[in-house]
Amino acid sequence: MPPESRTRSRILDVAEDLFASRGYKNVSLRELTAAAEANLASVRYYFGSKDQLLYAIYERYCTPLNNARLQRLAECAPGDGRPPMIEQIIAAFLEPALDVSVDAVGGGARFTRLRAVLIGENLDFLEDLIARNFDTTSLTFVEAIHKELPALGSEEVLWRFSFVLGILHYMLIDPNRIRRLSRGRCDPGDSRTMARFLVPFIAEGFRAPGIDAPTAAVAPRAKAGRRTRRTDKETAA
Amino acid sequence: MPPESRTRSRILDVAEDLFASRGYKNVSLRELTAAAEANLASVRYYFGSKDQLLYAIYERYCTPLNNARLQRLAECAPGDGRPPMIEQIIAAFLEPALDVSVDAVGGGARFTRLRAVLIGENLDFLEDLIARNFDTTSLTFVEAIHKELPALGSEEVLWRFSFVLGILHYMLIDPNRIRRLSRGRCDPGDSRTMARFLVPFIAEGFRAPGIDAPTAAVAPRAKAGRRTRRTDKETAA
DNA sequence: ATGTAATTCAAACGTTTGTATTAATTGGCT
DNA sequence: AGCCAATTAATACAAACGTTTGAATTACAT
Repeated sequence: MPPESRTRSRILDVAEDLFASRGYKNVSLRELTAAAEANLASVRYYFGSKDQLLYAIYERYCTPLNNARLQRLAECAPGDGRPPMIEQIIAAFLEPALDVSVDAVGGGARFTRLRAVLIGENLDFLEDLIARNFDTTSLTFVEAIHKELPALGSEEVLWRFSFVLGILHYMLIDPNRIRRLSRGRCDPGDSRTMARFLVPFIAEGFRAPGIDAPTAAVAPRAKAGRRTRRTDKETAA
Repeated sequence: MPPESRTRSRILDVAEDLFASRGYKNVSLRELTAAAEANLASVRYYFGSKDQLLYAIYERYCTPLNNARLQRLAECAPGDGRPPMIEQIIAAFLEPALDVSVDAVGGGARFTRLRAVLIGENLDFLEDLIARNFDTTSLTFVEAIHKELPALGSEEVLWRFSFVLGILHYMLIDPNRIRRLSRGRCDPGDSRTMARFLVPFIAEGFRAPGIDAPTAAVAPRAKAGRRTRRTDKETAA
């Protein structure tokens, strides 16, 4: 398996692009190699099989993304001029993914969309890969969030974090959907624009009282004066 | 094209099940008809083609779902014993979808998951169908939410509503993912359980101040302030 | 019972798929 | 030049795909 080659990386780029836009099984190796101006057999030569090609694509950007997220998380700190910690943590998780997918600059522009598409395909040989490379760093963020919102049950934090994954997933599958849904009124713009809409919504959602509302619902957050009243209403519903 | 038949509805059920769990292109008609204990040619006989079979599946539950949503929306009203309007509206949108997908009771248990999977497949002949049957009722909900949160820009409401679509989409693709991600600590349970976690998070997210914060946003929002927190909601309700 | 329509069935069609094999070509070394 | 390894190209292959066909079977009128 030769490690470096011009056509190898061309195949990698094209495959990433095609798989991301139309899924894995829906893209044939003939179409793929034709688009990459490579021979049909070159996939086998460089990667061994179509499956292993997908493996190579996946791992090309998965670890860099996770590293970027963890570095951003490490830079989070409370301070006077800065946003609240929750906002910082959420941004640390979202923006690396948005940067690489919404902004069409880097070579990995379509990778995060690829992962989003693959999730829906239920490819048996990918379940482990996604779980391993993804959920470990996710749990790090879950813990960071929970430390900021100790009044929340850990179960509730996990639920809400999975909601965040859902939002991100949906945005990455098709960043332009918001434009169609809004009949052109909303523009996804660049990753900064998207994050500016995402972060306040998510951060405020995290600050909602938990359904198992521990009695300390008054303490951790100032300005939450009427929160207890709303809580009884909700548990009643 | 015969309208009614025992095998026809069996094909419809099995196809809905298989497409939902593994996507459209990944399921062959041979496997499908075998599982439905029908002949290979029966798909052509009853539906014309594989594509038209998917059409039939899609429309079998799309309009009932939208009708249930709109009816629930019509039942929303402010009142002393009831949750705030935003919570009611969010629940009116989410629960019909969760009912039919998470609870494995009705025949359409897997339909909403099917739609979620199909979105990632970029099937050219489905783009219009999804847009037509789905976005119209969505916009009705957007307007209802905006009426409750008039301080928010309409652009911001649309953004946040698309976040809701993302969360729902993600939950429906694989309701059990939360169990794996949480290493077994979270249980999706039934649709009511899920909605109890979803609604507070989303409702509170909607109440976050907009980034274009029209009222009382004197200073630039370096701290992502929540000055106007929920005053808007109280004046509206 | 008989005839007609509705339905099911087995078999095959032509394509396209991923994979495999073998030959042609290229790019450095000595 | 000549040679060897790396790479690309061309072709073949079996399997699986959606589709089509026409006969066999069933259901149901009269």
